[in-house]
Amino acid sequence: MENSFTEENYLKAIYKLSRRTNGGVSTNALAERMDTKASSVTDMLKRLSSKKLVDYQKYQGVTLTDKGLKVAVDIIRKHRLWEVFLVEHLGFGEHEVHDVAEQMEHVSSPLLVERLDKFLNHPKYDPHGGPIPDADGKFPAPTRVKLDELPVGKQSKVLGVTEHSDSFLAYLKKVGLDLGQQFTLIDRHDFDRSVDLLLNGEPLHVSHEVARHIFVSN
Amino acid sequence: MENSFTEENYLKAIYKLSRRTNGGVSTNALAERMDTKASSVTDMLKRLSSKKLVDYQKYQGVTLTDKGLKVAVDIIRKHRLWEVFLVEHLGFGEHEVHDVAEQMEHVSSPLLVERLDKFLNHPKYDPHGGPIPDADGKFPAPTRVKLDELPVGKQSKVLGVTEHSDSFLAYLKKVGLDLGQQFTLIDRHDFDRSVDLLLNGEPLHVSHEVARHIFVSN
DNA sequence: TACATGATTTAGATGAGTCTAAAAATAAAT
DNA sequence: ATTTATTTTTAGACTCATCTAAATCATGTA
Repeated sequence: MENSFTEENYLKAIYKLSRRTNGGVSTNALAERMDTKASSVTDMLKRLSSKKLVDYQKYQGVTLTDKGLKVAVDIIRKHRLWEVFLVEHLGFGEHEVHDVAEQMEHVSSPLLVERLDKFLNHPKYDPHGGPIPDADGKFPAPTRVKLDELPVGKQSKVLGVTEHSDSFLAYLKKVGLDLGQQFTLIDRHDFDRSVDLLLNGEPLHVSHEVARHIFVSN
Repeated sequence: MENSFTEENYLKAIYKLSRRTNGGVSTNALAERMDTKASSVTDMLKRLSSKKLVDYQKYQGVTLTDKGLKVAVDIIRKHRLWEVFLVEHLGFGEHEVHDVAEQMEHVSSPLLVERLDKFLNHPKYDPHGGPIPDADGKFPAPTRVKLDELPVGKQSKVLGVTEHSDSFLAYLKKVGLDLGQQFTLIDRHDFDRSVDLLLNGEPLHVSHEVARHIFVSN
């Protein structure tokens, strides 16, 4: 009945990759994400499949079952709640928390999670802006999202940033990505995850490095 | 360089058993404590020995090396700090925290531990009265200890209890173990860990179940 | 001192998670 | 529609942590 840390990490990775892919996740994509070999992934997918956590047909990629989705979302909930705790109560910097939360997310105690959530005042977003699902696995109404996660074709507007260096802000100003600026996401290039926007009728190319630091509406 | 959870738990168990034994820990004692088989213990001791975490000669029991001691004490530090957090900030009851802390103690991040310690105001005792070692592995000056952990021969006095039921307090009153009462620990019986005290010149036999709920000076 | 008893260790297996190397299936290109 | 390239899976092996069963050591007692 228990899932190992490794299994949980695979489920989380499948969840995150399928967000973007919108469909099945390939063995190779998973291998890269998990920093392991494709053959190891195949082995694990068989195991997860036998535990009914994923739907897996060989050569056809993998998707989460309802059961697997529940586990993945719960891990994400725990990860993000711990990040809030680390930043708001222990004085960690935004960028120091990920690795620690990566460990804490596997602590298994429903009571702990609910009490932590209450202690933190039921936060809706983590320090990076990631939405925190509630105890039932429901995400907050998707009002904001990172530009690098916005679906292609969406019309949207700039809500904020997660990088506050002068050079970054100056760059945004220069290309016209000011707060409140409306735009449409025309295309995303898989090889470097850069995006093409249409902004005041003008095309604009934005690198992934920039896109991932911009919150936009959804 | 990394120790698995299992290795950490063995080190902790060796540490705790050697507190009482005052010397080497036997394979069987360890097997019982770890709820596993003696053969598994032997395997693990070989591994820990090859990592220089324990001194182990076959058939001769095991002791921690300085390196192993450091690891064990650090685990205990983390365990107890998390217990303080759970009780004082998340509203856990004294008796609900152990299993959760058992998991949290393995989260590995020196920065986290130091910030947690600071957040909690450098507590010296956990909710059960267990002393919390500092970052250098030093325990607070041993002013209090559970009666079941007091060395044989010690003169001491009652400082408090961790069990507050009426029946327990009534029992203490009846046998004369009031707050501040002085006594000497005459003997400890290994088979049931009960102890014999000398109190106002009168002998008193106290069961382990009672002794483990009484704080005494040291 | 030799024997019986209990504690401990070895030998051999198993399951989880991983790897490399090789085979098989799919997708792309001519 | 073949061939080529890419992706994915199998086969076999390794480590960690565990087990059972059998062998070995240590010790107390006769």
